[in-house]
Amino acid sequence: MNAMTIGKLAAAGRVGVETVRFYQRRGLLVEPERNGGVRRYDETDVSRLRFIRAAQAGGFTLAEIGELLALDATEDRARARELANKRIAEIDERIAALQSARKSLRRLADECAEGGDGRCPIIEAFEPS
Amino acid sequence: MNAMTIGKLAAAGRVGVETVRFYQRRGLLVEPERNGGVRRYDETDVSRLRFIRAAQAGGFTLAEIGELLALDATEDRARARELANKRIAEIDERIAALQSARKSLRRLADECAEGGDGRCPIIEAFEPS
DNA sequence: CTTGACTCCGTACTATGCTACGGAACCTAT
DNA sequence: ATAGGTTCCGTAGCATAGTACGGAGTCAAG
Repeated sequence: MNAMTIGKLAAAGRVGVETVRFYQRRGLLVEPERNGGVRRYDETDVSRLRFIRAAQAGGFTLAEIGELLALDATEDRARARELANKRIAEIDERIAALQSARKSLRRLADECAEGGDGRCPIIEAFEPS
Repeated sequence: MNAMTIGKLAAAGRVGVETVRFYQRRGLLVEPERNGGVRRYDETDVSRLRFIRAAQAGGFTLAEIGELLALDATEDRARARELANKRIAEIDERIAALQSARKSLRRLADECAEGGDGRCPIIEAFEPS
C-alpha cells in the first residue's frame, strides 16, 4: 500500500502540514487510521485535499467546501444542483465585478501611459462608468 | 455648502458608520474638518469612499487601495501604470480560475441533473481537467 | 541504541476587514 | 429646555484562513 505521512500528503497538496491539521479540525479531511500513533493517508486523501484547493480557487469558503464534501457522500442530487447553481450565479457576479475593475484599470494604465503631465486621475478611473 | 455628517456619508457609500471610522483610522479617508467637534464631509469624500468600494470589488486589499490613493496625489505615472498592470494580470488570473471553477460546477450540475441514481461525483467534477 | 527528522497535540498568535459597545458630548425639533 | 437621535472615542470582539510554538512521542538509519 502507498500509505503516506502527513508531511507527504501536505507536499502532494502543496500546503503546509499545519494546514492539513487545520482542515482535519474543520472536518474537511477525515482523521485517517493510525499506524501506532502516526496518521497514514492515501490517494483518496490527496484527491480530497486537491479538491479543497481547487474549490477554494473557485471562491468557495471552507464552510461551503465542507458542505460540498458532505454532499458528495449522499445522494441528494437536488441539493447538489442547488448549491452548484447558486455558486455559479455568484461566480458570474464576481467575474462581472472583476471585469469592471479590469476595465477601470486598463483605462487608468492607458491614460497614464500617453505622456502628458500632471497626475493620473486614479479615482476618476474608477468612477461609475 | 453641502456638508454632511458621517452618517450621511456612510449612507451615500452604502457602508456603515463604523466602516467610515475604520477607513479613517486606516488612513484611507482623511479626517475632515470639524464643525464644533462633529466631522463634516463633502462630495470628494463620497467619491473617495466609492472608489474604495469599487477597488475592493476588483480585489484590491485596503493596503493597496491606500497606495493607489496616495499615488493619486502624486505625479508618479510610472508607478501608477505599474500597479495597474500588475493588478490587471492578477485579475486575469482570478477570472480564469473562476471560469474554470464555473465549468466544473456547470458539469456537476448537468451530470447531477440528468436523472440517474447514485451520488453526484462532486470531487471528480473538480478533478484536474 | 542513539541521533535526527518527522509527527502529535493543544494552544496561541497573525492578518484582513470589519462590527459592536458604552458612556459622554452635541445637535435638532418641539 | 429637554428628549431623542447622532456623533465621538477608545477598546474589544468576530469571522475567515491559516501559521507558529514547544514539549513529548515515534520511526528509520547508521
